[in-house]
Amino acid sequence: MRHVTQTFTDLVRVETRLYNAVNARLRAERGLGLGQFELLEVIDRVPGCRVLDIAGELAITVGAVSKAVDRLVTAGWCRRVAHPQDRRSSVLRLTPEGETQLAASRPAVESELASLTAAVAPDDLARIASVLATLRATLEAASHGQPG
Amino acid sequence: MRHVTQTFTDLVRVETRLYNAVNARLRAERGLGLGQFELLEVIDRVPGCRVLDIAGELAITVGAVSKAVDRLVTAGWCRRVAHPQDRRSSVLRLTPEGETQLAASRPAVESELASLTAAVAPDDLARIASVLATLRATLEAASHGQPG
DNA sequence: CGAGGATGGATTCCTCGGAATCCATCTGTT
DNA sequence: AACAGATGGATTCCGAGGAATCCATCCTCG
Repeated sequence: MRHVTQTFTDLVRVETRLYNAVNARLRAERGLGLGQFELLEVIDRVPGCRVLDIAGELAITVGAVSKAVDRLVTAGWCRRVAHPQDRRSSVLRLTPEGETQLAASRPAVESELASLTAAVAPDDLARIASVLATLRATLEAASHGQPG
Repeated sequence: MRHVTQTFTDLVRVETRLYNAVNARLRAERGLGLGQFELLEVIDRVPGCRVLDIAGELAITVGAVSKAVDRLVTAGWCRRVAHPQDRRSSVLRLTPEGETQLAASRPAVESELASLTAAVAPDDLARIASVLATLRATLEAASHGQPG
């Protein structure tokens, strides 16, 4: 296996295991999945957030987001509000319950990740944080890896 | 968002986009998914590889592996051979077609990844490679993030 | 203003992975 | 040897995402 592929494999394994562990903790403690948590984060952060915005941000399809939002609405954490200018579109807004859930879930995510990465030296962590942020920005700017 | 969570989010986004892009390339050029490619790699590398070994390595469930192997067998890339000592178990072996497919797919994966990460400085890449390998080993040693 | 194309989103169908269950086989203990 | 528990794996059911399609609305250009 050539070297970029090997690094990629390590990246995928690390991501899978971190994702599984955080997902399990979140589901047990807070009753939501990590995927739902990520949607809540985006909706909370992006003003006037639409389905399409989430799809672009998470690099998943519009259809998948549409159904995931359905589940958030069913759970009572999110509402679809009529878009003021565009009648095709809906603006997504957290309900008070959604905001509470998000606020309560954040520390669980952070503490689980901190515990799983405790063995990594802080400055190593800082280095990969910086490189990953740059790479992420590069990929997003070029719209690479968008499904569909 | 606290800092470990932010880094994790970047990690997930990068992984998603790289995975999507490589998967699309592989599917178009070679007719298999990246998930299947990863299974072929493990079967090729691990002598006497069983379903359970793959599940542990990839941190997915035994059931998922079992079904994925079914698809590899259907595609003609892999066979289940009777385990010499344990009659509950099967040993997985690549067919000649499977070996050919694997050999032909490796350069496609490597070149796609190299192209997507071209903007990253080589020594930055080397640094995150080293940290990811260590973190991966730590998580695997502790069996963290195993589903089920 | 009207027609054609573009856009936002929902829906349908299909594939895939997880959880639970089930069955065959193996192992250890008595 | 016999039984209990552990183990390997397949199967079933369910939840979730991707691709394609469809519909409503918006925008642009003649």
